[in-house]
Formats: sequence, C-alpha cells, structure tokens
Amino acid sequence: MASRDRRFTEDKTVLCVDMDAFFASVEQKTNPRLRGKPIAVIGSQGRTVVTTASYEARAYGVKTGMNTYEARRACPRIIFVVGNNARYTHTCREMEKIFLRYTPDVEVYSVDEAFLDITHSHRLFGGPVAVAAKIKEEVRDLFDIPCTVGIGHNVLMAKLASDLGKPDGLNWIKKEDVAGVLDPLPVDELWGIGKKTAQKLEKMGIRTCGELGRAPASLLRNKFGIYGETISCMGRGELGRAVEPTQGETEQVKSVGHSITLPADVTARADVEAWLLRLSDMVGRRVRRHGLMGRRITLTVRYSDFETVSKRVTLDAATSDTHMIYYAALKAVELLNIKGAVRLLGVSVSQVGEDHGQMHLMEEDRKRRDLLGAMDEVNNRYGDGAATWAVLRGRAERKRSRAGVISPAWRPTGVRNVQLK
DNA sequence: TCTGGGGTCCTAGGACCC
DNA sequence: TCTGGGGTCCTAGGACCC
Repeated sequence: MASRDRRFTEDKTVLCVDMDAFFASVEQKTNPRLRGKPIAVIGSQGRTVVTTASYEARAYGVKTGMNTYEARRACPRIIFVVGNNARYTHTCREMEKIFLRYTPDVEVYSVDEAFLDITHSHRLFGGPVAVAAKIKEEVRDLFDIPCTVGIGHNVLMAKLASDLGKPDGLNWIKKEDVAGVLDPLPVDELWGIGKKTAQKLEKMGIRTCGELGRAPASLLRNKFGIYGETISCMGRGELGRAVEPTQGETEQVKSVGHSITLPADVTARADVEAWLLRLSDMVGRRVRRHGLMGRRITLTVRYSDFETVSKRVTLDAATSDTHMIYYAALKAVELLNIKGAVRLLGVSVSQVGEDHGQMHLMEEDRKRRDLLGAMDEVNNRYGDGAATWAVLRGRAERKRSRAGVISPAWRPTGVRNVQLK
C-alpha cells in the first residue's frame, strides 16, 4: 500500500538544500585559521570518528566514519576540531527562516539538509532555478558557507540532484532527463539503497538503476518483500514520499534515547550502573522537557569485540521518571546477563506518547516528580550536571565530557534537538 | 589512539489463542 | 495421540539515513 502510494503520486517541484561539509564549513567560517586547511569535526574527545571532513581533508581521502587514527594516517596535517552543537543548530534555525520565505512546505530533514516543496510558489520568484539560486546566494551572504541545491520532480530526484551537484552546485534533473541520468547510475547512489542491498542486487546481476528499474518487479518482490517494490520504483526515479513540513516544537517522535561509547571499556557492575543512571537521567530529562512519557525501555550493550545486543523491558505504565527508566535498564542488565568488557551503553524510551498528567499520584510519586522538576530547572539554568545523583560522584560523572555529542541527524527544534543545555 | 550517536522502518520467529 | 493453521502480539536484530 505504501509502495502503491509511492508509485502514483503526482509530480511536484522539490528542492533539496544540502550544506556542503556543514560542520566543517561552520568551523572554518568561525575560526579563520582553519580556512583552507584539512580539518575534521569529531564528537567529544576519546574514542570517536570523523563526523565531517572539510573538502581540503577529503582530497586526502578522509571520510566520515573514519576513526581519528585512520584519518591522521590519510592526512598527517589534519586538524581535529571538537564539534559545537549549539552553533550548528543555531545556523540551521536561521537557515530555515530563509527557506520559509519561498514556501511554507519546508521539511528540515536533518541539521544540514532540507526539502522544500515549491510546486505552488516558484512562479512567484521566476521559476525553480531562480529560487535555488536565490537560496544559495542568501545562505552565502548570511553565513558565508556553501550549499548545494538539487531540483527534481519528487524528493528522491531532488536528493539525487543535490548529491550529484556537490559541492557548491545547482543541479536540476528534469523529468525528461531522469531515465538518462539513472540508466548508468550505480544503485547505491540512490537514497535508500545501501551497501547490503547493493551487494544483494549485484548477485542478481543488477548494478545500475537502469537495470533495477527494468528488472521484473515480481523478482524484486520475492527477494526483498515490500521493499522490493519500493526499490523497483526507485530504479525508475519514482518515489512519491511527499515533503513533510516540519512541525517544530510539536513534532511527534517514536523514541528518545542516548548512548555513549565509554572512555574505556568497563567490566565492573558498579561502573555499568553509574553510566546507566547518567544515561537514564539524560533520557528522562529530554522526555520530560517535551511533556512525553514512554512504556518501553531498551538497553543496548556493545562489547569490546563490537558484538551489540539489546534487551527491551515493557513497563506496566508509561513513565518519564529517571529512576523508573534506570530500574528498567537495570532489570534489562539482569536479563542480558552481561559478560565481558562493555564498550558502549545505550538507554532509550519508546512507545512514547504525551504526558497528560497523572490525576491521582501517590504522595511519594508527587514528591519524586517535584524533585525531578527542581533538578531539571537547576540543570537547565546552570548546565548539564549541576544537579546530579550522589552515586554518580567519582564514577561516570567524573568522566563526563564537556563537549557533549554531535549528530548530523539532529533537528533544530522539538524533541530531536538533542542539546541538554 | 580502531571503529560516534541520533533516529525510523521492516522482518523473522516465538508465545499464545482459537 | 506423532502433530492443522490462522491471527495477533511481542521482541531482537538488521538496514538505512544524516
């Protein structure tokens, strides 16, 4: 059914605005000494990977996802810069204001990428190319950073146009040119087809989008299920997913979570518990800030050999309480029977819904809720960790990094703004 | 100095019921 | 007793994205 919707959606005029090496560009703009140099933006200190490499670094082969060791081997002069999340989300917010001048249908897909449906507005500004050019110019004027704008008749083609147009490009894949562009294009250049699917397709003798689009849909359906129908359409440049305007602060999410690769592997149960309390508190605060509650708690554990396992615990009632989340995580630890050195821990809350307030809280519960509220206020005003739990002292808390984490998947508003403040 | 962190969606397989 | 089949709900894990 979803695939059928995808097939028969009418043509639109869609822009994909994608910042070029966004985090690196912002850092180079902010700090002139970094301009023209190979830099890599990384998460917090410790065991981390390259989040964004500047184009100067990419010339040496530095790529997103490389660990710092590999990056330095590829480019000995590389400068590592710890990311500044507040700066990126601020820039993203300001950019959204520019987009909204051209259409109300703006989907801020991530902190560095947005889709604009300009089907009904582009004529006011002189057509799709004029809109794209104006947006590029305004972004350049205001922020002094480059972006690439792709134009297509749907989201899939707009995205592909921007990918093919990078960097600092303006690329329109007109409908009549779609087949010609797709025919020789490797399948994994399409948005939604990754390495694994590309490998499976290759075994079937399908390497290009042209081959994918011409392959019998029944064959793909048998091999990939519903997804097979979707990629069959994608091979022909059809993907009807509409631009979904961002809801801002009222946006609904399905899960809220945090995870961390520990500064060093831990084996002691007390260390695991201390980190879990810290993660539970981060999750609880974010959930409470947005007036949400969730019923399902998922613990994720990655061992030193990178084996990653998870355990879900479903509560009798939804909660936003740090301690309820924490106790559920501890229960999951018991069920998992953790053995060996732990590299990463994650806690997330799902089956999330709005907190409508509890009419008949017990006295105990009300006290706890008041305490959490007071702690949230202190932390929001004075910074993460100003008010914390006694057990954290000397363990996880001491190792807390100032930088926090950065993730390109963030959005500037709503629950998916991950900044804890 | 080996390999981040935030999400969404789909599927296989087990439990349970009729 | 030598073993149905359909439906639903739940969980763990995988693929994909930025």
